[in-house]
Amino acid sequence: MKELLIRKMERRAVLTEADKAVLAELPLDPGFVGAKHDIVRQSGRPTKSTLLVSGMCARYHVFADGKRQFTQLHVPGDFVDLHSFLLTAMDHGVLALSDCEIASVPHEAIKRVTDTHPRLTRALWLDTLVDGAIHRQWLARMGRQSSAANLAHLICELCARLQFVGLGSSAGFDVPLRQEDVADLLGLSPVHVNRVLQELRTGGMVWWEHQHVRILDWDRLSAMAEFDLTYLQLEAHEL
Amino acid sequence: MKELLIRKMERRAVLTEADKAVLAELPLDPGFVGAKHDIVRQSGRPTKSTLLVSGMCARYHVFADGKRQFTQLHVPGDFVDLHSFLLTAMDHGVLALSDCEIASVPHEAIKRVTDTHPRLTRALWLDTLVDGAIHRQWLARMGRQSSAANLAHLICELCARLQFVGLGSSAGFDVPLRQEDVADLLGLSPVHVNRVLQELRTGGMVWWEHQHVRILDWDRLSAMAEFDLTYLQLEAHEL
DNA sequence: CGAGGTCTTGAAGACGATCAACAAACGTGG
DNA sequence: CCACGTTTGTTGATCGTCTTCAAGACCTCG
Repeated sequence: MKELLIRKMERRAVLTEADKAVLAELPLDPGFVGAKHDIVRQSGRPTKSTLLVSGMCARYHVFADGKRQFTQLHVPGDFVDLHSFLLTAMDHGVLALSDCEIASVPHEAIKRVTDTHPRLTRALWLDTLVDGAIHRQWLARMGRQSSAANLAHLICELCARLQFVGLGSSAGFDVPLRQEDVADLLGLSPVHVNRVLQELRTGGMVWWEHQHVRILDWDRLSAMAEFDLTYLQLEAHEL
Repeated sequence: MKELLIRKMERRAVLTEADKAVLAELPLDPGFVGAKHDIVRQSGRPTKSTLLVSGMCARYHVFADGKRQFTQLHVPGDFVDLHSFLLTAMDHGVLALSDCEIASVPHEAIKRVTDTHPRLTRALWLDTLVDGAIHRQWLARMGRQSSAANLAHLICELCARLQFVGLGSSAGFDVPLRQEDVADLLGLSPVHVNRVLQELRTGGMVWWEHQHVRILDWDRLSAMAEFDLTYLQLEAHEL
């Protein structure tokens, strides 16, 4: 669990041994949330932030008419609500898409780190900035790209992010998403997701079945998605 | 210019006199960018961040087929690319929508602040987190709400954010956006924006003409937008 | 006065939503 | 081990929203 956190932070930021020691001493309170249960309630005021250890979860908004939209998908190693450390009012919920192991870190502990370790602070900050970059990518796409291109892009992004944390390979990956969940991610209807998925299948690009995605033709898939992974910031930088 | 920065930061975070003194000593290199020119080039690697002093600008993505989508709108007082301080590769450009006065802050200066002033660091971090919250709001809306509701929401958000920095009132505000720009903000065609705007007009909610938005019925407008301004984080917090 | 930019209007068509029915997969308890 | 209900995926038909294309009105500025 501690190793997961350190490994994840280290992949984006160059850390000293001292930094890593501080991370290792962060109080991590382990927990478990069953599939389809809330990890964070919409409109709560959390006093701790949550690290996703295993499983997958998503941030969501619900509107007055009951419509739901996911605004972000989280894979193991992600700090799913690090922003609640400074953004005191939660403006969205976080839902466990599969059974999830989590680890909670009290906000005071994070505050203590930020008071004393500037480089680590920047590394944590960077983590939330990458979230923002992903948001922008999705915003641009939802506004201007076809549903097929967006579905292809979702698959490419998931593939890249899962590989980044050592899950799955370029040949494929496991993912606990139903077509209805994909619909809420892309802002489509479940029926339409089903049809677009068939397009990608018959096009020989992707085979998504049961909870597994098999990538048949990465080149054509990433081309139709206009996928460019710089926005994911997958290299370690000197902060 | 310095006052603008301090006033802006202070409205979200409780700062000490020492903090404010540090802000006042930040090197601000003044500049000017004419309407329709880039403030930041897509895919550059900036070594400084830009504070918008007057005017309005927008972050944008351009796709291979030439389609453009704005992912964020900036009003005076906003740090338009503070994230470039840690996110070394720019994944989008920033376009001046009107003539803009700006002030550049070298990344080294920001780094020095983050090395020595934890509270200020958190205040800056918070600023980028609010950007993220706005992104999520838009993402959710673009996925699940009607174009009319989204246009209404854009107007509500602009009204709130402009008032926050002392521009405009609840009766209306000035804004240098053509209908084509609104289209790129909402992911619609200019023609459709025109028609939805007429709906809001004939519905007696908003009168948007030339570069001025007159709000005729805030209650109905914000109701149809489901506008809830908590995500804008307009109160000062102890960080 | 003419030219370019912006707004407005109409008509046709594409994309995706909705509704409804059915099929397949899964887990549970009898 | 089968019967059953529930959940998820699949298909077809219809409908609405928004896009595209094209033309014309209006405005501002040289």
